Amino acid sequence: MPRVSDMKQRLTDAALDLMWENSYGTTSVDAICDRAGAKKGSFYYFFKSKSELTAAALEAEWNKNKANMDALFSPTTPPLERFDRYFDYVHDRLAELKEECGSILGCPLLSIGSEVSTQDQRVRATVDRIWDRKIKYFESAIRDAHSQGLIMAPDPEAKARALFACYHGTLAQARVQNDVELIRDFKEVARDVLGVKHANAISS
Amino acid sequence: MPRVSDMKQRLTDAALDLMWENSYGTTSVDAICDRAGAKKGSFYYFFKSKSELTAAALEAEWNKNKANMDALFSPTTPPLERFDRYFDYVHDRLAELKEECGSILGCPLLSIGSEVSTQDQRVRATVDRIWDRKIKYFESAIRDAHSQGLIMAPDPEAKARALFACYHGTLAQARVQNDVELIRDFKEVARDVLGVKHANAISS
DNA sequence: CAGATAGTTGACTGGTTGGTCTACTGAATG
DNA sequence: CATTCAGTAGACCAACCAGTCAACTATCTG
Repeated sequence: MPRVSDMKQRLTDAALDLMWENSYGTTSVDAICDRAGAKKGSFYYFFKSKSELTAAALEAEWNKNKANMDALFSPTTPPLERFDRYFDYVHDRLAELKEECGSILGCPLLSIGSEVSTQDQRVRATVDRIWDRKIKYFESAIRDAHSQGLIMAPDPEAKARALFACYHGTLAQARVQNDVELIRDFKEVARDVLGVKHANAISS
Repeated sequence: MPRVSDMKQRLTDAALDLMWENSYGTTSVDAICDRAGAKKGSFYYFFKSKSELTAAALEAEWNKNKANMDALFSPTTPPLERFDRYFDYVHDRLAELKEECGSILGCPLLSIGSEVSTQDQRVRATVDRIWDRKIKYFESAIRDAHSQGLIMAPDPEAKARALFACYHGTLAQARVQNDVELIRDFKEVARDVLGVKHANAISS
């Protein structure tokens, strides 16, 4: 079996970079090829359409991040601290990317998903599937927090989805306003959404 | 002064419809013209670019909605009820649109803004400006609720921005997942974010 | 009715798009 | 050393893109 190539990965990397920074629509196959150092023929050898490449790129991104997510949401970390670490991590990453490209880029799954959702079922379904996996991290952290009496969450799955949605809204808004501040403040918002009980409670 | 025309408005209407349902990138000037019953020449008579048209379309949409927003957030309505009414209204509207086009469309400002933000400063700034106006409704409702002792919100502006972001995340996710359910559940999430105190409190 | 103004028409351009196709190349196997 | 086959090359295509332009038309004012 002759020749091995890392071109497939170079293409998915290039595609994700470009679509994240710009958008699905403005990222042309030509531009992806240029950045990956590929020619058209190679592109359509590996992928049968731009849509399929995009789905593959999102899956590849997930696979790259999974180990990291596993670490951040390790059951050995106290449940509420997992969220803090995760939010810090994303904040720092986006701030770092801003240094490189001048913009807060938000979440690629949301940006691409929202752009494409009414027109491309394959990509839409891919985003949906990856979100489900991500939400599981939230869900089990919430369940753990609940069982430790840190929060009141009789329906961890619903709580996880709600928090996930709130977080994504914050990322999306940060992208549009090109401002990290909202993201930095989110940890406190998350506490409200989770309904974290105060040790030194003045409340209600 | 000869001839009057409603074409400018027909064009902004058509543009917003198409971009909301699909995306900025996939909405061509030709398609906008078709839907508005205009020819290319008319388009570029009123607008000097697709970008300018888009900004105008977003502003026009705001103007159409403003009276409605004023009513929903009337100071004569109890502050927390204003949110409930607003969320109900948006939910119903999106559900109604889903009947027509099969999809939950989310918020056009967010979808278009997110798609275009790194590449089109004019549209980005327009979204930003309109958001600021909308957040003011949230802000004064929060301030009123605070002064009535219904919630604890020492920084109403920050609270308003946070709630606004959470809400938009929910709308965006509803679009990608094509599912109204998240939106329906948001009223309760909003209560958490706002930190609504329970009359019959078990809490803390 | 004359002229000015506000709006309309649609052919045209030059560049870009996603995608196809045929010819080629280079490394491993027998 | 020849065959095989994963991968590469890049010319090519029709459709489409945003935007231009010069000619045209309808309506109001004097």
